[in-house]
Amino acid sequence: MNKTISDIAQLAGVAKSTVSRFLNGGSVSEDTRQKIERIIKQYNYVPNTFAQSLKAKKTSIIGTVVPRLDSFATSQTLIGIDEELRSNHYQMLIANTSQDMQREIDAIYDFARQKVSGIILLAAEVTEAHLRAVEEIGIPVLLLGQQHERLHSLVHNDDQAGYEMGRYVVAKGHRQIVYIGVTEKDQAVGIHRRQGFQRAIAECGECDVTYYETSFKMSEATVTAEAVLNDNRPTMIVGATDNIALGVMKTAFSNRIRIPHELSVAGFGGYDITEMIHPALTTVKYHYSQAGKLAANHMIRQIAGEPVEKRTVLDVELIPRESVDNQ
Amino acid sequence: MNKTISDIAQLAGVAKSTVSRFLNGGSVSEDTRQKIERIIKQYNYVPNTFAQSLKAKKTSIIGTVVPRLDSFATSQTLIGIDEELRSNHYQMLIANTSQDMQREIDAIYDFARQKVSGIILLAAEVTEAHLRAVEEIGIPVLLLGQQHERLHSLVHNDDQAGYEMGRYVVAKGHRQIVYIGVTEKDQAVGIHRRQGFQRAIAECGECDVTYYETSFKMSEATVTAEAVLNDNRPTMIVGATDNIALGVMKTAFSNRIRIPHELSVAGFGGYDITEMIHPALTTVKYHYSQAGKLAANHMIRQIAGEPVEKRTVLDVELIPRESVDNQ
DNA sequence: CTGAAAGCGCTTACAG
DNA sequence: CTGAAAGCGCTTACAG
Repeated sequence: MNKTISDIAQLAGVAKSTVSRFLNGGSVSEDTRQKIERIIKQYNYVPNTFAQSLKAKKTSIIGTVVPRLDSFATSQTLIGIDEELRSNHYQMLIANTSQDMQREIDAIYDFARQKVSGIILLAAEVTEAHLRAVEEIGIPVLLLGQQHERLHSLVHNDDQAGYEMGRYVVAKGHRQIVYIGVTEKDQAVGIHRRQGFQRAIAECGECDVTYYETSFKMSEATVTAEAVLNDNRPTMIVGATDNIALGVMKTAFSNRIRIPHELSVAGFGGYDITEMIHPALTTVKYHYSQAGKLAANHMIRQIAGEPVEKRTVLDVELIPRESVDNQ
Repeated sequence: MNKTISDIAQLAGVAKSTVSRFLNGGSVSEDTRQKIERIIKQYNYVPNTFAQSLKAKKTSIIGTVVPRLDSFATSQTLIGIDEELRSNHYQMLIANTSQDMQREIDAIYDFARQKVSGIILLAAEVTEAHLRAVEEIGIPVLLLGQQHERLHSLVHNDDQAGYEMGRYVVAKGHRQIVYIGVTEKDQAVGIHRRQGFQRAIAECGECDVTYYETSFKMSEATVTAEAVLNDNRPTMIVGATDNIALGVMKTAFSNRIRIPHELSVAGFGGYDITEMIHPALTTVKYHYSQAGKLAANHMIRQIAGEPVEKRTVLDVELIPRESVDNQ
């Protein structure tokens, strides 16, 4: 049913190598061009991808490894990657690892075996196993959201994010502050974001911050927040992500603590939902979809053999809203 | 660098057809099995997917067409599909169409060209062009979230969802009601969900409902809600999705209308966020990830030639929370 | 500009 | 149980 290049060649009365040349933009005479074009149109011929890949030993596919699918950050990033890839005739293949690091490693090898042209890796943590995989496969890999000296990477300016938030909180007059962070294994969020914040606090002099650690889940954040409010009576709680901040708000509500009058709350991310809720959440906006686009763009350029910055940093943007009050 | 089946055959001292047979579970003598196994282990041999697919003319890939990536429903559904597929050694390929119908059609043909074994289609609207594409490609297609007599489908019980919500609203004493729905082109949400609701209202006798239409975007829902509150002073607004309900809440907050005391609000979907906000949103929970799993399961069975129900309906579940008050 | 031939890495009858 | 051969649908030097 599906025509092959031989069929087309025969129908057009030329050799299949000629058809192939035509297909790949090689030079053919005006005359044969027309003949071939007509037949291809007529039979709606499309080349078999496998046969092409088998010869070429590569594909127009970029693999993307994501830790989870149900997160605002991931969705937006994927949308950006997909758009940029699509407009450059690349395809995006997604491997979801459900936060399972072994699956992350497996995904890298799987992609290699499928001969993807490049891999964009959204990993929370970069281990030796990751590095080894990347080296073994010999395919361009771009780390997105984290950085590592041995890898090409594109990151959001987490230090700036933390710092701006810190400055803002201090300027609003808060002195008793709680910062609910995440594991240091996630360097971007767990370390850089927090360190930026700490730097601003250090400049304050009279500010007092207590640090807690929780996971990325809203539900766990509510539990941590409960503990915080038992220990402590801060005027301000900063969550290392919007989800954490949302969890804090939830806990405040259930304890009848009014936001922002009795407690100010802020987060990081700039998720859409943060401006829909009441009070609207003060946050630092990350440009996820732009990051995705840029990542795809770098990857394409790298594949084409063009020089690409080893490390790119994207600016972030503080968005003051209703959830932080003057103190 | 990468070994081929010929290399392995040579190293093991057998013919490549023997290696192939071994690889595909054909019978080989204990002796050769050991030899081959050793070499494969030693060189970490993995068969080339393209060569396999070129011969087999098919793959272990299921294509999934989604209208958007940044929606709770889509994410959860994809997670379900992915899990089920993975545990059956299938891979999921995602095509995001950004709500562009032409891209939906294109995606179907693209998938066919890549010889996916099946396609799971999450479309809001099924047109003649969709049906034609499905017939032309001759690959199993499963419609998820919508139904159509000419296609295999798996749907949530939208009628039940609407009906239960209607009953609940009536039972809570509401008589002046606004229902903000979506286009009828989306039969599941635009028609069935609303009709279930209408049925419950009709049983009420003394209830008055005004219908409005908006899009799936939260931001547009806020605008529609603004219009609603200008026209009308309902005691209850039901949004056809949680996002719409969230938009309504946003508008109520900005107009200093207290929920639920002055206005009750409810939605459909059961998004995670609905229980984090304050007041927590009354909604009907849809089992998206289970739907994804089931869809993948049906697809796999259909590919295996097993008989599969033409149409499957998943139950939904009303979750009363704080956003609806007695009237 | 054009065509015959070899080859990409696998699988599948077919003999033995 | 095992192997030689043909073929899947393309591309790529190489001649002409």
